[in-house]
Amino acid sequence: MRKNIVTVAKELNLAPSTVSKVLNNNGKVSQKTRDRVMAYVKEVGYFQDASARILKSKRSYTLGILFSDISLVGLEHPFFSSILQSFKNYVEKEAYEIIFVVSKVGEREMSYLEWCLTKKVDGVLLVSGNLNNPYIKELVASDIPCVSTDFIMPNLTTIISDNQQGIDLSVAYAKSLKRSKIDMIAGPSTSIAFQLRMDRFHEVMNKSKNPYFVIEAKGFGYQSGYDAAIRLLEQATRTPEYVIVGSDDLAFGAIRGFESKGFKVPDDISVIGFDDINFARIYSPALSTIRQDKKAIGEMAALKLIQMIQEKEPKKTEVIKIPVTIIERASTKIKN
Amino acid sequence: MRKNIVTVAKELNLAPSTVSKVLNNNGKVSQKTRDRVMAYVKEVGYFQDASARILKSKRSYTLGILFSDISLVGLEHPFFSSILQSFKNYVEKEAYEIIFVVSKVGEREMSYLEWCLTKKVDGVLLVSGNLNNPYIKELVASDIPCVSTDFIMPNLTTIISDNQQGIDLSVAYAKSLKRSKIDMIAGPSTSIAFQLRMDRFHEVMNKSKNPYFVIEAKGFGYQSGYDAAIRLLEQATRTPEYVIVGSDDLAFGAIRGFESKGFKVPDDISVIGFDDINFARIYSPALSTIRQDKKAIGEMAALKLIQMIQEKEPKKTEVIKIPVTIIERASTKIKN
DNA sequence: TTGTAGGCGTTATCAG
DNA sequence: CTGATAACGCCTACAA
Repeated sequence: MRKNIVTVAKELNLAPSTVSKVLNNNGKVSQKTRDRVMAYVKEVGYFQDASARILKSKRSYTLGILFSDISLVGLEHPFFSSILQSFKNYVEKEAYEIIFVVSKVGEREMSYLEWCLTKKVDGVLLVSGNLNNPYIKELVASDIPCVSTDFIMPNLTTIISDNQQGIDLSVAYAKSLKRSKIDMIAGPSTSIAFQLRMDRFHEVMNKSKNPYFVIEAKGFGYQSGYDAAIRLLEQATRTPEYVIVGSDDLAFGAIRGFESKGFKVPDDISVIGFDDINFARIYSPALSTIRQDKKAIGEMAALKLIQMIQEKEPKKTEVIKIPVTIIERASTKIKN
Repeated sequence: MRKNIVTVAKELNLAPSTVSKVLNNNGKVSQKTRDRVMAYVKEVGYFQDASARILKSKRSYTLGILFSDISLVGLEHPFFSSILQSFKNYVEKEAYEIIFVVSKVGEREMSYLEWCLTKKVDGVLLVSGNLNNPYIKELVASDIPCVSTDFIMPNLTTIISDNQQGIDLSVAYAKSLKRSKIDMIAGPSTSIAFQLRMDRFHEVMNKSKNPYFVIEAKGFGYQSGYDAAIRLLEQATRTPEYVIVGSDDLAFGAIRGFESKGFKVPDDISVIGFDDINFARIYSPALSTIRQDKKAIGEMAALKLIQMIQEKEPKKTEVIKIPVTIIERASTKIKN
């Protein structure tokens, strides 16, 4: 039979409350008693029961992770899994645990908010999702602290790469290479990050008089990039010299798409991606790209979320931009 | 103020226990009462408190996921994250949730077992880990149902690809290509899967009189594969025609290693990997490989674990092998 | 500084 | 089939 706090207290000739205070490091307890309790607890291997503590204290020290079902990417996407990994590392240092938020318990559907209340999660990280999902809106509107690494909404704190800076870097780099026929293959604008990148590209390009073209890929993967490259070649009234692609995944396909039409990358067309996933440096040609600092994003999200929980800060609309860096590899370099 | 079961019962002129029975679908309750309760609960938006339920019922309907810290790969490895994703999908259909097992709560270290008892997790999936970790041994030896997708231990149910079959397929394929100088670049034998693949290779190759060579890579990534390829060329007394590599990650590097010494893949040397991660088909040359059925592994692990929990089956040593398939791509094909 | 007592929301047992 | 009641293990006032 597992010992509980009452038994332990009895065996030490103390009151349960005293033991509780020692265990939770609050209230006034003499050092001597404290030591005695700690030693005994270790000796007999007593440990607290999480559910009883949660029930009584009304908080769980658990953070929910939410991947909304609608976007089909989840754990398997290296970008999100990296963010999650660094988030996890950070919060565990702060004695929080993480659990996945679900919207179905067996047969029974429930809203995200309902689930979070059921579990008393202290806060939620919205990793990826569809901002039109009413359950997400409801959750963000609730009292539960939320942080997102994917989308921007009123009353939500968002940690996101500085996408504008990324596009600026890409364009500036084109100029340094003396390539002025610059086009873009954008990712589907259902994702806010893709949208931001495309918007900035328009903004920057409109400042010069050069014509430019933008093609929106129809999906997220290799094939979508491949197809978009071919569409770009068809639609642009002159051959591009430098193509900015909304993500590395798309860029891999785009390169092959250009090649399939007889263009050499980078000799004829330089291609630069966005993300710097692991494979970018292994690809042939190695892919130049804008590196997102996934570790920083995950850590900042953790820090912010914990802060909101502990300081009981009211929710506010906030967008924290994490700087990106340009990584120059073979896919843009012009041989002299 | 949130409603609890007592309030709800009172408002319906029922006893809390009756409401509880309805909610949990057990015990005898008339259909009429059941309907009345369900309707009312939906109407007023009542939902259970998980912690109270766990406290009382002594189980949490939560499954722990354990990545042992020692192997540094975690969520970020596409192989493990795929397994986890399919495991998650499956268990959620069965109304289980998943949570990550940790060994540190803030400052306080605790054993995995202790943590699991604290949280009352119903079972644990050991995704990857070091089988020498004493905490893992302790957990596997405990009463908590465990399933692993990575290592084999006494009293543990393991779901793992049929690594032997994979090697057999690779070797047979070499023969069909009329390539008989077959070598292997094995992954570090700290991982059981790599060990199994290497052992089988020795076994198969020893049956023929042909000399063969095996090099063990020093790590898991591209660079380790690259280095191993070069070491292989140095140590083998004849140039290989067909090289089986322990993982796709290593194979990517190995191909470039061979190329760096002037060999063409596949014309001079065919290379075949193991895993079929997403990137394999995008690589140049597209990588032939042995596909592990990650979805099947995750689902089988889920099925087995839930079965052990629900049937209260005693633990036993069991290894369930999931068939693999060979995927032929450009890295092995010989032009005629 | 320590002890007492009540209650958190649920479920299980047993009686009606 | 339904109801009363006693736990589950812990925390938090407040009293001593």
